[in-house]
Amino acid sequence: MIDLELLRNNPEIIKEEIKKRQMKIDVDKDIKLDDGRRSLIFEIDELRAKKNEASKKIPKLKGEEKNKLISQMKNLNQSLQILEEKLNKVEEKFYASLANYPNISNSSTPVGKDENDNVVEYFKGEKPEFSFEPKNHIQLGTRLDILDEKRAAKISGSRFVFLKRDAVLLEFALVRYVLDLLIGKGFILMIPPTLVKQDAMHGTGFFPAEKTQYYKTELDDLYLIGTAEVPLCAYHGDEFLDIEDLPLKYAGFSSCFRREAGTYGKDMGGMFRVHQFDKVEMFIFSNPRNSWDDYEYLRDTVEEVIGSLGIHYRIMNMCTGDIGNPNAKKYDLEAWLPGQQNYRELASCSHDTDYQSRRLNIKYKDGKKKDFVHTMNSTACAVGRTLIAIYENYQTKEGNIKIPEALVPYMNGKKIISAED
RNA sequence: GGAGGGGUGGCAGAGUCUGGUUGAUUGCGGCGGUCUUGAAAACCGUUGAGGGUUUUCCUUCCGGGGGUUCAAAUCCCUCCCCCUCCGCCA
Repeated sequence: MIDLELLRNNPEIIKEEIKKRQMKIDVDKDIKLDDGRRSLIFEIDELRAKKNEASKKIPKLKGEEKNKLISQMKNLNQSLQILEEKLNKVEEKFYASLANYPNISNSSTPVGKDENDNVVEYFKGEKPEFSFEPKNHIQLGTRLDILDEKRAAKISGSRFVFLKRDAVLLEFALVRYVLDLLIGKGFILMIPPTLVKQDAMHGTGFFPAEKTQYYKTELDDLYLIGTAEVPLCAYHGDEFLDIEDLPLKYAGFSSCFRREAGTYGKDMGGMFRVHQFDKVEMFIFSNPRNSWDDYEYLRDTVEEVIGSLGIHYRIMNMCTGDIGNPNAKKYDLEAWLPGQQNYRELASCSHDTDYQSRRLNIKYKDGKKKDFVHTMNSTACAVGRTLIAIYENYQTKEGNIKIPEALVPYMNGKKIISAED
């Protein structure tokens, strides 16, 4: 949700933003809707004031006078009803249109059309060198019998996998490692519901969306989350947060479900792009005054997670044409995958300013001042993709997989996954 | 799934039967003040959120939605949520 004051006073800023994002929205039409809406509210309020006044008089009156006023009020109610119906229609239109408005991007977000205009900020770590042709994670996982996509396809269709044997232990090791790291930084741990109501999807900016974009349960109007961002953000919906508690940092572990509509043929096979995966997601409620510092801290944190696993990556500053509606800014962390000889998205770190907090009504009080908090989120560890990065970066000539040093204690001292086990 | 009870301002808790200066008594908490070297206690005052207008007022909100009525926290319908008991169950 955008600020209505901005729409009224600086519509050119919004129009400019829409252009930057390659979107098409008729802003002037919505300004007219808002004007109409406000004059209706004014008329309605006046009638209601009359009505309230009469309601105080009526019990004191008697006989003819009383009946006269009552019948006057009956008439007034008819005009009131007509106006209210009008207002309802206008508001419905107005807010439905407003729901499609993007956030205002930060000045540091590069303006661009699509993913080709994203900007490489910097590289971290070293590409591993192999004296042999590195395998991809599917070859490695299948050989070691820790990944089974064929049977997953039999049971559930394409884009599902079974994690098996040491892959399961490695997932839990990874998750526990990451949780420990985040506990140390004061994050509050969560396991949120993975089924949520429409309001939560809408409030976080995932709705409105095409029906093909998400999973929905048949009987209960509940939606499967694509990320823990949704329940973590909606967690404080309709609340005032104590300014002393900001920044309020959560880390949520959940399964994530994505239909991946429109990606047919892309990244087929393996577990890079699957309908279901597990993820530790960080979510921060922030004081707007410090939120851009908190955001860099958030980026530092995901870099620490991936960096400490010894994976080479680069940080991308995503352009206006490639960030989501709620995002004012977004970094992607792209890890080097030797099996693909390419950098691929492992994590995503977004600053949504007050876009979500407006929709979900999450505020803080600073003395007498009331304002919306800022929200931001970042992947801490998308387990499937991180496993891919580990498999491919830590493979040996024989096709075994070494365990990253940081995870060894979490694997009961095990240092390598090999076929001989 | 069956039976019953309940959702009121930051919290607790009246008001609902018997509709009308009740946006709502009271207590706690919060804020301001008096007192005090300071604090506590005591006392006094103040204290919900949204919208429109704009500094003055108006309006909406007692779980959500709908209805009855000149008038609804209060009556009716419906949905949601919570609690207790029974059944079932990881």
